[in-house]
Amino acid sequence: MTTQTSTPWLTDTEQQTWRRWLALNAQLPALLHRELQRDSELSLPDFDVLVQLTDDDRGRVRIAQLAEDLQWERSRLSHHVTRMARRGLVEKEDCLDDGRGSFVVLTATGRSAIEQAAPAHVRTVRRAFFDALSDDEVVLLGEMTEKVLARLGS
Amino acid sequence: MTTQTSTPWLTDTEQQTWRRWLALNAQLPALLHRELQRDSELSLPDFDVLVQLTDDDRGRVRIAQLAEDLQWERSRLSHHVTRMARRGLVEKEDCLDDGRGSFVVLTATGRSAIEQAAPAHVRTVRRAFFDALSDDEVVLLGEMTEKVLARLGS
DNA sequence: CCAACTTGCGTGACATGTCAACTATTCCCG
DNA sequence: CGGGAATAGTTGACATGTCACGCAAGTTGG
Repeated sequence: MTTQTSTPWLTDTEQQTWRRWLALNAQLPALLHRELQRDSELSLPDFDVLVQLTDDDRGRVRIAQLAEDLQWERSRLSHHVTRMARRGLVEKEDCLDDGRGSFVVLTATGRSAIEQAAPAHVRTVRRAFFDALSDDEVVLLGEMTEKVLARLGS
Repeated sequence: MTTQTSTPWLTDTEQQTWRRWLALNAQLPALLHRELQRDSELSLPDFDVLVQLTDDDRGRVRIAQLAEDLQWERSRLSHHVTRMARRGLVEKEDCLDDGRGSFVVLTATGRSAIEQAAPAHVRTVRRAFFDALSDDEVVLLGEMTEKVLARLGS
């Protein structure tokens, strides 16, 4: 445990950055979730699903594609879509090209729900996150996250 | 939806940074969790609890304090500690000063588990995160996260 | 063709997290 | 003191996420 070669521990600076990163990663989503729930019937995962659906012109995305976009496990998405369908936010629709496949489709209710919720949500993101950073910092942060993400891909 | 005043949407740069931030926040913990599980019997939450306990000299922390440190809900911690106790990683101990309170105490098994798991975990953090960033960037990132965290506090 | 394999998705059992209510102490203040 | 409010922690019902498996439809090589 005392050999440095076998356990390359973090420097003080790294440790501090790492702890803050973790803290932020816990607190920021928690805040977004609370505020969403407070003024809409949506959870943060609900919101994420709906965002992906509204990204498509017809509000209609294949399950596998959606899972890929969200980086969710298939079964998680399957369960979640089932629950959202029960609440009328989305519907499932068979895929004609591929008998196995199916689409998740945004309903009018779902579209209305996200259109109602989005403005306040964006305001929260701005207030809690971007307002704390300068324009330069936002750019830098974008570059850093990109580099780390690229590394994760391999 | 077309009025800019009512919905202050994000700029392209902000949106890109935000999406990457979200992606990273999903993928990085997922990776850490997978690798932890692969070569230790610990989950990421288990690990986080054990880290807090090893931070204390006697490996002995009050439940409320632990919840505060981890930024967890009390009941979550209570459930989790119960499960960890069942696996022999920790024990509960009554607090003499305050009849209501109790301590979570690290067992020999728990200490051994985290000592075994930590080196590989740190290596993963370094490889996946810090190796992608320069020293300057690490410092900058620390400053940014600090500013955002400070904002969340209010 | 057709048997083996792959792919897209669902399901059920279980692990984990949340919320509201509860018990048992301790605190505070008349 | 004594009684109400606050605090520490637990509990149970429920929501959510994971894992292993199943099944049906598609694909591929002989």
